[in-house]
Amino acid sequence: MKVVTRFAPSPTGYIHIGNVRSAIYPYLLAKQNAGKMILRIEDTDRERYVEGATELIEDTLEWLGLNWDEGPIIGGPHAPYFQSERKSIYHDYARRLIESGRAYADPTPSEEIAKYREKCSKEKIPFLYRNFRPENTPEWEPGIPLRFKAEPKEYAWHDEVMGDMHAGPEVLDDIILIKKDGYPTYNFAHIVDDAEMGVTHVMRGVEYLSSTPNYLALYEALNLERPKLVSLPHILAPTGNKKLGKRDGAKSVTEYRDDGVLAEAMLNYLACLGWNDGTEQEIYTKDQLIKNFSLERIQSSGARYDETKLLWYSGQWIRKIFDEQGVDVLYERTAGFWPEVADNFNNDYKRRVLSIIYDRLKTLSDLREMTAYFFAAPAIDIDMLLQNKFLKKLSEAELESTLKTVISELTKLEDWNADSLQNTLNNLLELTNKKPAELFSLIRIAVSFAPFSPALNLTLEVLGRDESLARLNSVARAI
RNA sequence: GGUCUCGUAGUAUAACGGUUAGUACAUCGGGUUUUCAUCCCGACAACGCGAGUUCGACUCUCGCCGAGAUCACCA
Repeated sequence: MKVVTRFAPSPTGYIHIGNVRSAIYPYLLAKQNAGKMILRIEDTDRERYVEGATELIEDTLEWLGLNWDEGPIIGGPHAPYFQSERKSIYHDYARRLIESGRAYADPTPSEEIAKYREKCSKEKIPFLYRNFRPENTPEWEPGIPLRFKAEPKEYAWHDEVMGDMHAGPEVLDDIILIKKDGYPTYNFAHIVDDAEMGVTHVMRGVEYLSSTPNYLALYEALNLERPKLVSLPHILAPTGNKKLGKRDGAKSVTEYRDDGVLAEAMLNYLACLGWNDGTEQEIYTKDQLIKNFSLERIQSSGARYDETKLLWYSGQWIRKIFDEQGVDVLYERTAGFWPEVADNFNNDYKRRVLSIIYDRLKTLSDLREMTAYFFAAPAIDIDMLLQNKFLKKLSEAELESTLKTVISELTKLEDWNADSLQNTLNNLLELTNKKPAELFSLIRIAVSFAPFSPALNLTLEVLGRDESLARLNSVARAI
């Protein structure tokens, strides 16, 4: 089966969590069937147009690895891919409709239309413009909007997600095709473009479900083949029951990139929000998603956005990359996420820090907070030592003498590596007659003054002999 | 108001006529010689309500309730 899908955003801002799915699913479906995904920019509303939004959209898709096969930048056989540059195509189709008597120029001033609408709402009857259709209509010319001439009838269709649908004639109306500024409306433009570009699957949010009968009427009037229709349920905001939008503070997708969430995790989470393949698998690579994706298994109800789960995916992916591809690959991804003090250290050292801290990361930017003490001696905070839940029952003198024993034993250590450090640490347990929680907390805090850190022997190994002893000594003096 | 859609634990979901209603996140406990995490083990927790069909219904039908979408010269 030939599959051509499209992602057709309007350049009015960034792509956020609530609307990326309508790019992800078309991509997965296209790739699964060796088809194409087209990126089309729907910029017919000049008032809402935002400078730079197109770049933002492209940037987001590129980050997620949703590479389009036709569209801006790369072009394609159906160029241009900006609706604002395809005006003449819409006008050609419009003329076809006028010739067949299915469209008319409507000179009615908008104040007049507002009156009709008000009248209906007062009488509590549905407002349908076709009931107010002007009797004599002028020739269509620039400056006059063009309306579709609806023929009230029933429509039945199949939605790949929602199932069999039908609607009565009461939803069919004389929708605007071309606005008075000469640009087409979405309602008209997307139909023309989808047909021109050979789109086989129209995937979009459920909000278009109610207008579908009007689209079906247009396909019919234009004698175009109906594409398969796929309504994607909304992603709901964390609270309330509304769809997630910018007003709810929906973050842009790329903001998560800047926060150190891996693209793989983002794609994985979003694809699985409202879709599953029926198995209990949670972690999917892009290729696995492509392989297992199916329209029938897209959920028909809305799905709530849960950032905590996204972050869980992020942590899982960091570990997955480390385990399967090694530190080097993970390390390359960490550029820009280290604390500033790390700038003076070489890659090898940072790689070693990464390899002992990676399983604690939820996002790459956690590196900033979690690794600072590997690059600069932390400020000594005696209270942190004294208040520690394991250490507070020990006297200061006790802490000091314990620390001195630790220092003298570690100084004797010849091979400063993880194994020998662990041996020494074990011996110290007996020598000092302290519980592991006491002894290890003391050393750990003295060396890091951080709320948590990797295993003690590993931390000391990476820190190195000189640095470790220097830190322990200065703490011993400070007590 | 008209039309349409949706309704399994807090969240995302599985099961689709017969199961102790499964899994994951979150939460709470426990284990892996310190911490935080990872990993492992365990606990808590759900079929919106009411009829009907059936030997039997989360699964089918109807009604109700609840939630949402749409009714723009926005997409």
